[in-house]
Amino acid sequence: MKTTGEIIRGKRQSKGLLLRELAAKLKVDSAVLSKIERGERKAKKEQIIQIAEILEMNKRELIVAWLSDKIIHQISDEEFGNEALKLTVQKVKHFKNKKL
Amino acid sequence: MKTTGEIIRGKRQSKGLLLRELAAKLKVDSAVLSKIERGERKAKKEQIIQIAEILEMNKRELIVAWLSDKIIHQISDEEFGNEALKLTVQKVKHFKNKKL
DNA sequence: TTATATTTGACATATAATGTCAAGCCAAAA
DNA sequence: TTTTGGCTTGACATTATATGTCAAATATAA
Repeated sequence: MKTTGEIIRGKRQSKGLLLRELAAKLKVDSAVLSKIERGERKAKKEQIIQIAEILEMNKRELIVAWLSDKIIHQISDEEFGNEALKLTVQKVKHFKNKKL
Repeated sequence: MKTTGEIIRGKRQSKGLLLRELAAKLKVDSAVLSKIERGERKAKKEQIIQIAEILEMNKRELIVAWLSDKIIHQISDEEFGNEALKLTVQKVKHFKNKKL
């Protein structure tokens, strides 16, 4: 089970792209992409979409991984993070059809 | 299944406290608390803890509800929010013992 | 050593969250 | 009907967090 950054780095390398080359396509400094790939920072959604396009990956999969990372980041240093996650799942089921 | 704001408002009223009285104890303007109770804004964690203490509620329960609201806010307007939530649950199970 | 790729940390800028204020709304008492 | 009390609303200010840039440090291979 890989982090979003690991997925990106793996795919970038398998495509033979340098970090700075991908960074240039995203119009950000290499430092930013370096940090994203190593999980030190989160990418913006637009960047995730661009990365998926550039690296020809499944867009949905990458977005899901990225969103999940964001959720984890939000609960990871919370004492009751697990409970909150469970409650959230229940709420989502309960309000399946309505907007939250 | 109530939102955090609804829980707070219900408890505050059952305690016979005015909105502005609770707001004063929290050291914020009534406008802020009004918005928190109606779900227009999120409270800060410290405020949630204070509210639980002032209203003599179960702290864990309120924090869990509040955290869950934050998660929902993060995924609610995301096309793949549900999938991300599911993936997150899996990840949490998988990395049960490690820090994320 | 030199060259190339990446990483690191300090700092700058942009975006989002939180707070304040004044005015408006509404229901009930006067 | 006017007034009062409690809450709400929206514009704006402040603060915190996220994102970006740069230059220097590191690492590795030629």
